Amino acid sequence: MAARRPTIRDVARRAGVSVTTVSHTFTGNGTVAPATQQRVRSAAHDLGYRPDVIAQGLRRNRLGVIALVARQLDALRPDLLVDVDYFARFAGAAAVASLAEGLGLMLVSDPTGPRAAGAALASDGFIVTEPVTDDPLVAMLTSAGIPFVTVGEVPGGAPVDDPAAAPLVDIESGRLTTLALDHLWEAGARRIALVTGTDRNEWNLRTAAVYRRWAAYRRITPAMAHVPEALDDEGGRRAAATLLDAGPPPDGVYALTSNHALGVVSVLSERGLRVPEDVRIVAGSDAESLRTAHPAISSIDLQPDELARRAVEALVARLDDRPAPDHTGEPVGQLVVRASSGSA
Amino acid sequence: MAARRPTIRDVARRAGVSVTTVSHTFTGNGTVAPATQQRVRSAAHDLGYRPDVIAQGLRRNRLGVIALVARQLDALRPDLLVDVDYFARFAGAAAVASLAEGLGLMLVSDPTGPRAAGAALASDGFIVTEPVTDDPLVAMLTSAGIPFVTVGEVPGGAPVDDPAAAPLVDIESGRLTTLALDHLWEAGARRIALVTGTDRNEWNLRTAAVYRRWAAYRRITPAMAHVPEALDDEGGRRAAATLLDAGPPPDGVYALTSNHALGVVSVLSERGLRVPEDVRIVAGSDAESLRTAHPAISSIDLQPDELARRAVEALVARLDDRPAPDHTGEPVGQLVVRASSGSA
DNA sequence: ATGAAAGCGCTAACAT
DNA sequence: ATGTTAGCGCTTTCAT
Repeated sequence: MAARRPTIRDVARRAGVSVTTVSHTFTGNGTVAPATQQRVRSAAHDLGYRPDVIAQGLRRNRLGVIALVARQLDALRPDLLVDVDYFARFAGAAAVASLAEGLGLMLVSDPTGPRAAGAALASDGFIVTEPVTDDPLVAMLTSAGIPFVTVGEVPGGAPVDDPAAAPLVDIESGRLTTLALDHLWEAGARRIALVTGTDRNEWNLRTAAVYRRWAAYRRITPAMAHVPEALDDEGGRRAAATLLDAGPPPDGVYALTSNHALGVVSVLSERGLRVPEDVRIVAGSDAESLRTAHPAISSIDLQPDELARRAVEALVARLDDRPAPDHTGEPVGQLVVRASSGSA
Repeated sequence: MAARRPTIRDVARRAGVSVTTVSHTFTGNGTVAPATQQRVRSAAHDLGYRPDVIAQGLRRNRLGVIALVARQLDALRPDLLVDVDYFARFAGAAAVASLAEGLGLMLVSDPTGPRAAGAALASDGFIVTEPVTDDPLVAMLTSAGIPFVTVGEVPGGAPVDDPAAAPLVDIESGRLTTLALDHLWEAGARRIALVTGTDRNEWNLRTAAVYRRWAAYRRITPAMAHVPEALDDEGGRRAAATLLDAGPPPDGVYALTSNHALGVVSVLSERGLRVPEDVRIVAGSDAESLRTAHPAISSIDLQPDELARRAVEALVARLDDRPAPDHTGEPVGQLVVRASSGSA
């Protein structure tokens, strides 16, 4: 059935021109008379011709595909996808933004491993969301000279000599941490604890650092618990237990992962502490489940859609050798106040 | 900086063999003496050589990428991503499964449109989740002879002459609908209403059909409300209002979309109806937010991970011209009973 | 304004 | 077991 796809040569023959002319009318290179263009286009249309992206890719050394490496995507336990909302919104928006640029968006777990899918490496560029300390992927991309953009900075990364070499979408952990903590403070909390995940990414590390400084500034005693992201609510439960057993109960908790926040809330209520009357809670990442929880839980909405759009935009700029657009002064990420920290 | 990538020729020269030998050692075609293989491999290693996937693709007419078309991905409003949990779990698992097969997974909204990203069409095959009535994409793929797999059947599609031509991952709407309705019935509900979305896909259409038959069989009066998926909880609220205003209040509701179920619950409680005492609820799609809702809401877990794995498996089989594996007798999708329909 | 021809990096006949 | 060579479909000098 599937008759061989028409090639550029078929079109040329049918239009009575050379392949060069066909190529030119489609790429916009060279100059071809409007009348000829018309002929070529209609010939192409009749034949149902579409330029072969792979052949183009071979010549131009550009495939038209960018890869998204999401650290939430664990190759070993895909069913354990952490932070579903963030991942979905980010991936969805990134796909749409890429498509709008005429690029495909490939989902990749981590091409560093031995079984790296060949196609993964064929991408024109990479978006790495939440790179971790000494990220091997970042090292690989850097040494291979493959363009990439990270969402959140590479913690402890050697200071980049050329900042333009590795554009970065700022996730503004510092500002957002302060935002969340100040909000808890203003709501009356004075013993504010922090619950983070254990991935060594900017979000966890910087938040902890800023929290310490903030605590010193406010003259409160810092209390932290770190639990693996993948433990979900159970992780939050453990963190809450740890905090409660460690000393006087906190009257405010900032839990970075949405599921941790949910776990914290359940332990609190089991122990007879009311939210928000006794303890105010803010989660560091927004999710559907927070909105519909009882009480609804306040959170930092990282606006993954916007982050994804910026990441694609920055990567495309880099691919085109243009400077990345500057978003200074356009903060991303916002506090969403819900019942868990609202006026009691 | 980026020195030109080494090519197969560089490796051949360095190993003192022909390009054919290099090609053969990597593809496994032909026969190459083990000793030679060794030489080739180490030469390749020294040079940091990786076969160029694009060039391979050009020759083999296979890129090593499959495309995922998710209907939840609306190009116009990516921030309005519907059914986040399903999308994320499906896409995540599909990506991991593809990668395991050495294939990349490209996210695509709908390559049918005019601004179709070229790369999208370059994929070796497509996975279409939840095709709709007379799906234009399915028509396009069929006529272009591009391999694809649908998750859920194409409603009202002309009966396919060759069933092997368009493999299908069965989402088992019939069985799951009966499962949910029987569960409500056994929990004591007798006026059971149905809330569906308005997308014209198998899930909505078949569920409604099975519901009607089931109602006839149980001799209850069917009561249905259809609201757009994208309206989220607000849609559920409208549906609930419609149902409550239409006659005697239902004592059981099966709401296909998780957010609709949440909306239904909130309207019920606003009107003084208790869940599950007065009305029992089951949602037709599982989500984090249902698990953590109060009361927690029962649901049909469609097991998107498993569906995705099967879809990839079927597509890969098709690409290799093997028959698709048969999963008859291995039901997918299960009822998760939570407080909203548990014993009162 | 148009065309001829040389590859892009690789694979697959077809020798040897 | 290894090598020669002709393309895959396209872009791109370089002529004309």
